[in-house]
Amino acid sequence: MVDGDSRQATALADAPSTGRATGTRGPYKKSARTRAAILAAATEVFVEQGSRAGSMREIARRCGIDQSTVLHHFPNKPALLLALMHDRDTRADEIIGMDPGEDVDGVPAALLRLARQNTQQPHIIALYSVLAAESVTEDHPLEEFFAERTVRVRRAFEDWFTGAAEAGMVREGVTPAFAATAFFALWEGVQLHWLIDRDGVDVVAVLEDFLRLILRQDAI
Amino acid sequence: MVDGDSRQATALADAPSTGRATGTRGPYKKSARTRAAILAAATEVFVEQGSRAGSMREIARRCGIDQSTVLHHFPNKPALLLALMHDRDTRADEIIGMDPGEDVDGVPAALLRLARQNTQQPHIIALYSVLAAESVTEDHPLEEFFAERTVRVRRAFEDWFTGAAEAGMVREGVTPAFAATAFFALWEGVQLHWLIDRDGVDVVAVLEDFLRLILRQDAI
DNA sequence: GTCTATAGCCGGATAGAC
DNA sequence: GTCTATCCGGCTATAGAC
Repeated sequence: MVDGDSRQATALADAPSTGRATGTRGPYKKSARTRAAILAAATEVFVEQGSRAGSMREIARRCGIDQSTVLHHFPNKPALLLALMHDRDTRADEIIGMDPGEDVDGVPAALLRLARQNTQQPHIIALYSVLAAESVTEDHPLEEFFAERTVRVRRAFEDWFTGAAEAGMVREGVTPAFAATAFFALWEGVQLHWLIDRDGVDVVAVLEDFLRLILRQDAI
Repeated sequence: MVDGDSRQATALADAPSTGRATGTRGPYKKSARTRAAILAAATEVFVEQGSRAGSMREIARRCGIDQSTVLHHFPNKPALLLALMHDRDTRADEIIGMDPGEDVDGVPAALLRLARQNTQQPHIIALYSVLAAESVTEDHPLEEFFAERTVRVRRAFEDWFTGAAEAGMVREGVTPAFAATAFFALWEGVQLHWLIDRDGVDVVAVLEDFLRLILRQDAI
């Protein structure tokens, strides 16, 4: 695929800085490049087809390598899926990074910015939506991952809303527990509906309206 | 499987009332029974494994029949999936049935009742959650079905909220469009989170709190 | 209406050459 | 590190006997 090739080329660009002829690090760098290419192609494939229908063979095809080479870098399919999610999670945590103590006022704006960015990269939304729903089916390799992630993110939201409530930012009668659970579920629910009907839903507008509803007027 | 067998027995139980030896209706009744058994088993299988991993063979196994017999009743896999969804949709529409004109006050209570019933039959929630998310992947047989269903249900909610607003039941500043989009998305989102973490989320409580937030005090 | 048999394809994983 | 070759299994769908 076109996209896969370009990504692979990008990963290749920042690789061989030391041009030693018999450098012992050479193989490691090539390995890292191939690994990155596989992860990029895997994102594509699993977004388009889900993790059950998406195959190691198809991922290999898009990297221009053989299926057995993919299995050389990741011992099996579940391992590849987990590596992919942890890879994405690292970046997501950087963006979300909600410290309840500092910069409290900026959090709602930051969340809306993140939601806005997401709608410009639908594959990220699709990846999580498809795999999260899949993960509730039997013996799914990502069952534990999404169970842990769901409670962790919800707790992070609740921590922030608790701090916001103490700062007088939350409307009277709205509990931090409700605000966190509802905001998180609304976010993922509206993203799924947006994937199904892109013209009928405005993700950012809905989240913004909801925040206006549960926060005091001047808090957003 | 144990469950599948019991269902088949149930479907068989209420069948042969007229014991004619050469009745021309006999085959039809048997066909209807088998068809019902297939639909029941298909619900199980697709809930547990999703529509891509769930196979016609596994459905046949749970009915105690051969895979080719399933294909005798449903010409192919997409046809079975569609028949299954329309079967379920008929019942859902009966329960939801929101006529904006009559019995306006009872609608919120009815919706919460439906949500409460759903949590007692998790497989119905799982079926829609898994298949809806799957439907955004490429060439999915239910892509059209969920696209149509999503806009139809959202519109039904919006119609009701419009009537409720005219009746003075909706809090000031809350538009019917936002209320409908958010309530629908919140419902499906919180159901998914409940599937992932059953102890951490109370579906009915969240929906009830949300309705209290967007409706006037005495409207619920 | 249901079965057996089979075609034809695609999947994950392994062995071993280079 | 990457490939070819291969094993073994699962899947949908069809053909044809009963």
